[in-house]
Amino acid sequence: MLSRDGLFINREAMRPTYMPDILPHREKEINNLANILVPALRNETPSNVFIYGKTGTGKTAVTKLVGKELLEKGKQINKKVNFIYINCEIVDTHYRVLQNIANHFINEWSERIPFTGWPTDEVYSKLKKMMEKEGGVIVIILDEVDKLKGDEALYTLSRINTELTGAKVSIVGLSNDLKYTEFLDPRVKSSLGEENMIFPPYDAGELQDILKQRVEIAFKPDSIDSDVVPLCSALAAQEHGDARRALDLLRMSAELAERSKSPRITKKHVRLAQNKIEIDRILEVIRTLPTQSKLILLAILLQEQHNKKTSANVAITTGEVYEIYKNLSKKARTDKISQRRVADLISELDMLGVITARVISKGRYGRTRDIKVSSSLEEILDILKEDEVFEELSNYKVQGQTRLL
DNA sequence: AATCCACAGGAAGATTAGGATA
DNA sequence: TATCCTAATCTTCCTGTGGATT
Repeated sequence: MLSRDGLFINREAMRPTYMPDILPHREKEINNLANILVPALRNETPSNVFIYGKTGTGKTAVTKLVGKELLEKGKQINKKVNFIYINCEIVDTHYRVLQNIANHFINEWSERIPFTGWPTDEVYSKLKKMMEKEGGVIVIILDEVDKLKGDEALYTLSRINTELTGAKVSIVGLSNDLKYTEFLDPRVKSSLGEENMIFPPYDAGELQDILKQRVEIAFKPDSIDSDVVPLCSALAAQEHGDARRALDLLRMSAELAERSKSPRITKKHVRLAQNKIEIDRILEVIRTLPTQSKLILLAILLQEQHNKKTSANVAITTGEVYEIYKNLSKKARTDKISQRRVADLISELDMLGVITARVISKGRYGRTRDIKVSSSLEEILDILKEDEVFEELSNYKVQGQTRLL
């Protein structure tokens, strides 16, 4: 496998973490943001900025790019600029945000702030001291701010300027939730919302340009059919114009092509990749399902398997599922849920795309849901078996079948 | 046209998890 | 650590209903 030459020159270029120097179709946004932040190079405090945009619209990439250039320029003209990037999905509490910022200024004279133990205001005053010592302008990027728990962190940061003399802080918040600020403390809202930017989703054409750029870096010349890039972009554009999706799709296609020893990436591989991504998504969803939902899903699977064996092509109904579910939960010794609730969970599974559940009427014989499993039984069963609750059930399968027979 | 099945799905109240607060 | 609070989950009880059968 190692010696076989593949299609890639630079696999990294297809990964979402890869940061190209040029971001197609984001020139306007880059300029805007640069304009807002450029006072930092004149030792003035830039306005705080809030940036909205769906996932994969380039928020993070644009901010990081502008930040990088800001740093470089600052070095050139000898102005002190700090640029701190924090992902609030990982660093999600008041304390940890302050701690993270403070640890950015670590050097020989300062002690590191432990990840737990100190009172929050202690960290805060330490942080202030560090900032005073550092001086200059400090730009703090808070990616995924909406994941932040509570708004004390934002409040603290927004008023930190009033307590600093030697340094200046400016905050850039990134969020994919347009309504996020509505729920914020009004004081925070007004101080952070000085400037607002909205990143629109990419359309198919723009996605194409992005993909083309990466294709040139990532793949050997002539290893990709000309209609592959348009197809990937079109598919991704249908789904919210997410550039990350488009890249994932293309990368997966390439990997599938490589695995099948094909010399070129073709439309066929894109279709396969799309399929695989969808299945992976569903399996991931199933893996993180709550136990009750898993039990219900298992009940559906067992019934479907049974139906297949007896080649009876009848619809699975809510009532049947509930009967099997009751038995399963008795075996697994989990507490059981009312039929009403099970009905809700079934429609939830439907919304997640794991099963399809259509409401049908069987006339005299009532109204129910027609339940089908959307992808392969075995793969789902394998995932379900990972749950420890199902160990109890490993032999139930047989009994369940016989009961049904 | 009337009937009636087997459940859908709404409303309201009870219970619970887990995070905030004292 | 105990207690309080809130949002999510779940139950109970309910009314509504598409269409095969009568």
